[in-house]
Amino acid sequence: MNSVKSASPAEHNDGGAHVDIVACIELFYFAYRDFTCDPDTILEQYGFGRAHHRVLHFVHRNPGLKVAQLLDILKITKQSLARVLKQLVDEGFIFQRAGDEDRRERRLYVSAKGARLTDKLTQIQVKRLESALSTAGPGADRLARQFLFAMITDKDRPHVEALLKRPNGLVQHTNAGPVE
Amino acid sequence: MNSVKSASPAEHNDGGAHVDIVACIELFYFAYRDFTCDPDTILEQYGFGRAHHRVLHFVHRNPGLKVAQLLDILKITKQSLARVLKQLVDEGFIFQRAGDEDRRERRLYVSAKGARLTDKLTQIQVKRLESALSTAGPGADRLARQFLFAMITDKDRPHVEALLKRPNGLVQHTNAGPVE
DNA sequence: GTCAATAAGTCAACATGACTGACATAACTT
DNA sequence: AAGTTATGTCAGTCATGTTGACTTATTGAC
Repeated sequence: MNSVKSASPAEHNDGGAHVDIVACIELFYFAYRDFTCDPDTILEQYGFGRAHHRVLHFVHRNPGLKVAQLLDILKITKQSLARVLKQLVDEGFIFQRAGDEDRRERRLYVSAKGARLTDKLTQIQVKRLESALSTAGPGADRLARQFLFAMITDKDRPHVEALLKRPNGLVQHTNAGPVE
Repeated sequence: MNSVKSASPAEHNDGGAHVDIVACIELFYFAYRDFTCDPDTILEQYGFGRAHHRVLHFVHRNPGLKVAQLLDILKITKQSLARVLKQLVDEGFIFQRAGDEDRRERRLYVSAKGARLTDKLTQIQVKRLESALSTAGPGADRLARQFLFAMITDKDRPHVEALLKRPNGLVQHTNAGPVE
């Protein structure tokens, strides 16, 4: 891997772009596909899909998350969220509790059952990432984070940065109770 | 960015995984989402979606591609491909020509119109990638390729490597005619 | 030359996860 | 009391993936 040179110096049906960058486009596609396929296999056994995974993940990492905040993170509509969230609540993976300052809010928490599933999903993705990062060599983890962060649209970066910085800390009025 | 440390040394609802790796999981999700959103906007104007983009891209990069090969690259079913491919052919973005050694084959080529659209889509993604890679610092491009390549499932890597190595070269019996 | 295998296309039916727009309910704010 | 906000819900649509079965044209082997 790594050099992917070509006989003719510049372009191959790439509209003038450098071949290596075009390789990145394809690699990104294949990498993301394989990145998501491990969890998909597990979720299938629960009758869940990728959408459930995302909800479980962000609620797990940000206990007491408000529905509105989750919508903002996932950038989907209320209706899209409602379906998967209802399933997760009905089947006891996530529970809701009214905010104690504002009782209109439905703070979201994973149950012990939800935590177990999410951890399982996280671990399998961590495994792939760790293996990839160690293959890529020393310093790859720091550089990968920088690269991926820089791929995010400028105006969303502060938002994402805040989200990463405070697992547990996104919530303002921490009424984070015990997980079940 | 870049360090994303936490007060307590090890875990935050991550099932024991290191926080930085969990950050990578989220970054990968956000990065891929933004990576695909630029083309999506353009494709919308043509009444196309992401599926059309993939077909256009791989046909453009591998003129004379056989339908079976495309199915193998995309890992989707004949039926899923049929819908988008038919649209692309009907609207003159892609044309088919019977293989001259085996006339059962329908070799795929982008038309000039298809090439223009694909180049536009590629350029916008190249732009984002170049900017991200330069932000991430020197050597980022090589490391990003290595990292992304290592994220791909082992058994698929040779396949992907071959695909990257030969834009134009995937086809065995090169009867690659002029693009319209 | 006949026949099985292959490449591709097609039909019908279905699932998931996104979307829109409108409306309902409860609780907070003024 | 009235308006705003947070959430939930109803009804319908769309894109993209799935399965299984069947057709057609062509190739290659016997």
